[in-house]
Amino acid sequence: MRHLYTFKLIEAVARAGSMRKAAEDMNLTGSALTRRIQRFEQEFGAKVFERLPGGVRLNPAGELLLHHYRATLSDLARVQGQVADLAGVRRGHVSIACSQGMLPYFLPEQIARYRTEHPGVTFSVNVRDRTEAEQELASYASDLALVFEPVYLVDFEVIHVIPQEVHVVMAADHPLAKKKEIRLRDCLDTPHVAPSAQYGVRYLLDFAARRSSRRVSPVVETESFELIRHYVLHEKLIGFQIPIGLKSSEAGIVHRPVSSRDLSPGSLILGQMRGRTLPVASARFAMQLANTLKDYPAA
Amino acid sequence: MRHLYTFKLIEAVARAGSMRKAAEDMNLTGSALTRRIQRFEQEFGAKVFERLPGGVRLNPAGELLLHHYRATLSDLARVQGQVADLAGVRRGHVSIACSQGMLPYFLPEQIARYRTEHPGVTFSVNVRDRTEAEQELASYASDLALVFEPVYLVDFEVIHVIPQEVHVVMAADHPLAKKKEIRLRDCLDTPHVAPSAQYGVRYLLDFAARRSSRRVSPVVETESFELIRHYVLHEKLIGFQIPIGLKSSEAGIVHRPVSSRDLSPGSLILGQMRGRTLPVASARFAMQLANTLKDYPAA
DNA sequence: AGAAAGCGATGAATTTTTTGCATCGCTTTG
DNA sequence: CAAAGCGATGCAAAAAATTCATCGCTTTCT
Repeated sequence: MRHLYTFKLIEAVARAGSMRKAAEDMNLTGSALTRRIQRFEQEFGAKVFERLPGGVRLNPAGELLLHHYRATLSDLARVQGQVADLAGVRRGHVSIACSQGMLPYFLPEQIARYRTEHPGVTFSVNVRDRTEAEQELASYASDLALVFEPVYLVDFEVIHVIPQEVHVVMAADHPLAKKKEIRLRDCLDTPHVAPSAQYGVRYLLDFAARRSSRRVSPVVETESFELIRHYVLHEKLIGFQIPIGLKSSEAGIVHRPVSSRDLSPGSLILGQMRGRTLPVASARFAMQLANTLKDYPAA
Repeated sequence: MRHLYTFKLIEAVARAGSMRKAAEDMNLTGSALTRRIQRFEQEFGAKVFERLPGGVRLNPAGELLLHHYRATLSDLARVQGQVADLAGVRRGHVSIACSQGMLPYFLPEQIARYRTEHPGVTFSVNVRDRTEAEQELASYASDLALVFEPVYLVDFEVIHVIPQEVHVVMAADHPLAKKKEIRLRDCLDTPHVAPSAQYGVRYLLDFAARRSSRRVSPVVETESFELIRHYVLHEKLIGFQIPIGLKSSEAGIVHRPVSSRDLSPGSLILGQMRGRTLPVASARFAMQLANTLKDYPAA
């Protein structure tokens, strides 16, 4: 929308850290950009950027302003969505930040299901760890977040929660696969692959291990759950994942819960930014997710 | 702010019901206005006005858009307030919708107190009955509402509540003035002046009277509490008001509570629009009001 | 019934605003 | 100590918004 062009420029300048660079990014001259921003600052009644030797940086007023811009943009998108809805068109866009566990099975299925009903709706899916996901909401970069064990932040409003036990993932012929559930000490005694520290699964493991004066000491430590899932096929060891990221039928791989005596379930949380009115499409998708999760096997 | 000019024009057109009239109001040609709105509608992706023979009217999309504009405007004002705050200037504007009872003593005192600390802050005070006050918040026309016995609506968020008993107002030499408190039946047996039906005081009176199969039958029925307060000096009868609108020392006038056996206290409520972040000045003023009310004689 | 007035829309001309170019003064970097 | 990069600014060119003069239409007054 053209009336927000100046804000868009301001955002570009903030990102580039320099007016000339931003100008190039936005396909205009440094001169034009400088003036636009000067004019705006005059009208706004306060400087938006600190002028440093070598570039510019948002000052606190600018931060506030940028936040206003993002909120405005988001609200406008919501209005446009509702208007399209009025016209019976049903289009829109849903952006979602999620943990890796949602990628292989859960989200593809959910998105596909939503899109059969509303083919006009497009999606963007961003993988973010539990800290990043919350910032993502706060900056209006994503409408929804679906994360395991988020670090509760002020701006996070919970839409739905389900418990998820940590599961052990291994090759079907692994000795531990015979058991129904697996004790934590057995996990720690067996060679294992574990996600790195920023992930909720690892956080729960570390916490539980510390309780029994043990330590998680992975053979391979990785940021990729996909790697974990595939690695257990190549070496006789175990990995960890939550059930929503697993399928019973995946070839050669089985998973068993870690005994709840050793490890209490974590929370998989669907949330949005506190107080925000979501665009129609996102709100509906959130409702679908909440409904699906409600009946989800706690497994 | 210039980037919202088109919205301002749209609002003017919606108000005037005609592009040419709105154009005159805003000091430009009908032609220019028509074009601006056409351009905007094209960019927005939907018509904003219904074209009728003899003028235009907002369509549902337009209503939504106008609401977005008002929300944006309000948020921008908040940002500007915060920025001014950053600069140590402390200016801003507080708009408040209130019941009549706040006008004679309470609000003047509160506003004056606030302005001694922050002389840069300006106020607008609108008198609204309890139904109107809530609409006023929803359309961003006022930041705060201070009303007696509001008809709870969805968008109303309570900041603070205090109970207020209904008091009888009369000349100092009225026979009933000798009592500490006054029974409802004595009120109804005496000639009385009462506020009209839309007011909370009357609502409570009607409700209580009905309980004892009596009726409020005023000699004078009025929308003005000021008239009530002054009328009791001219004829030997009684009026009603809540204590916040009264002073013990007003010349020739006394007030006594209606017995709480007959009439339970009503609620005086300070509120804002649900979920909205108020501008700094309004938020602070609301805090001052809440603090004052907290220690207010329930009397 | 017919004329007048009011409405929104549009083409062409004009005014205003925005942008680009050239260049300044300044600071950092190699 | 020169080169490169930064934001700011005067002036000319380009783009956008506004006005003026009309059109076609509907309602209202005579």
